[in-house]
Amino acid sequence: MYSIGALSKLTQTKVPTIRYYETIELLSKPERNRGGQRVYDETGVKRLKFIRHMRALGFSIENIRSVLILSERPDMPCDQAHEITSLRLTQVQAKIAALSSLEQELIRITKLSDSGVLGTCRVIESLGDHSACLDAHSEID
Amino acid sequence: MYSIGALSKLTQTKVPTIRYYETIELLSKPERNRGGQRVYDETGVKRLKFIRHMRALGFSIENIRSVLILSERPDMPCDQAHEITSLRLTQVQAKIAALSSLEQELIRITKLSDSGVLGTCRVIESLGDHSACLDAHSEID
DNA sequence: ATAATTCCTCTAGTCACTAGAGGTTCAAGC
DNA sequence: GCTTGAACCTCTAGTGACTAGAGGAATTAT
Repeated sequence: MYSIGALSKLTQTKVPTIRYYETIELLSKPERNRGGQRVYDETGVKRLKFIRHMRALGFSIENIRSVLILSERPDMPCDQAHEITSLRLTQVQAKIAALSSLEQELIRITKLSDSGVLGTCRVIESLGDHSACLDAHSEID
Repeated sequence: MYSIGALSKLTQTKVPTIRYYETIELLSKPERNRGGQRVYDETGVKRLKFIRHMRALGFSIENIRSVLILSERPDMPCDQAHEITSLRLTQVQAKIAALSSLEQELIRITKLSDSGVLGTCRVIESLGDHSACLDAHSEID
């Protein structure tokens, strides 16, 4: 049996986040002790670890909700879980590509002042000049 | 002279976003016509393009605000702009690294069902099992 | 018994927008 | 000049995934 603080430490999740997951019904309401404080068991720990791992993989809360519902069904329809996962993989790969092009441009921009050009600030100039980009990086982060 | 809609098209920025930038004072208040509608000139276009490019590079509004203030000073302190830029580069590179490790794990997980294991769903199992990860990917997106 | 820590609920704030309601102004065609 | 429809206006509230703070009750340690 764990208090919310103990669960927090076990799962590296901040206490308010655990309560937040409860309000959005991602975690079910735990038992309470006589004083009204939350008490968790192993099932709760497991479920929160699951959620946190999926969040660390960048899945949205709604994705996690879907997978949790799937995982509770006795027949476990793996196809759908696989679909969600490979969709996420595609997203991640797209993001890596976007960030890499962004990285290239930032390298180009930072080099402007490394080369020690005196006088006018080429960094600021370059930050405003999208036409100098090789790529149409539009995605943010 | 441009209406807000014309500016929107020129800069690929949604109209409410332009008005939002005005309320947070990232854009200065433009002139108005007799009817009270916003009218922009070339300076406004240039400034918004600057902002959008920096946003596309993933800089925060506060970063952009700093750089805009720097760029308006006659002496243009390039050092600070360079610092902001290389800090961002470091962030981007860290994010690429995190996403790459994440990509590896997602590939591993999706392969579980590609290999056609029957019965229990290994995808769901694996999504919940952080201990199977080679890396401590904690960053999200 | 007292003090420190942890817990409780509730509300509001974060970031960078985005959406909608309800109304006004403008440009084009007749 | 009149009508229609698009584009404009302000204002408020919603998004996602938390995070922070107020004000108070319960638990744990000394």
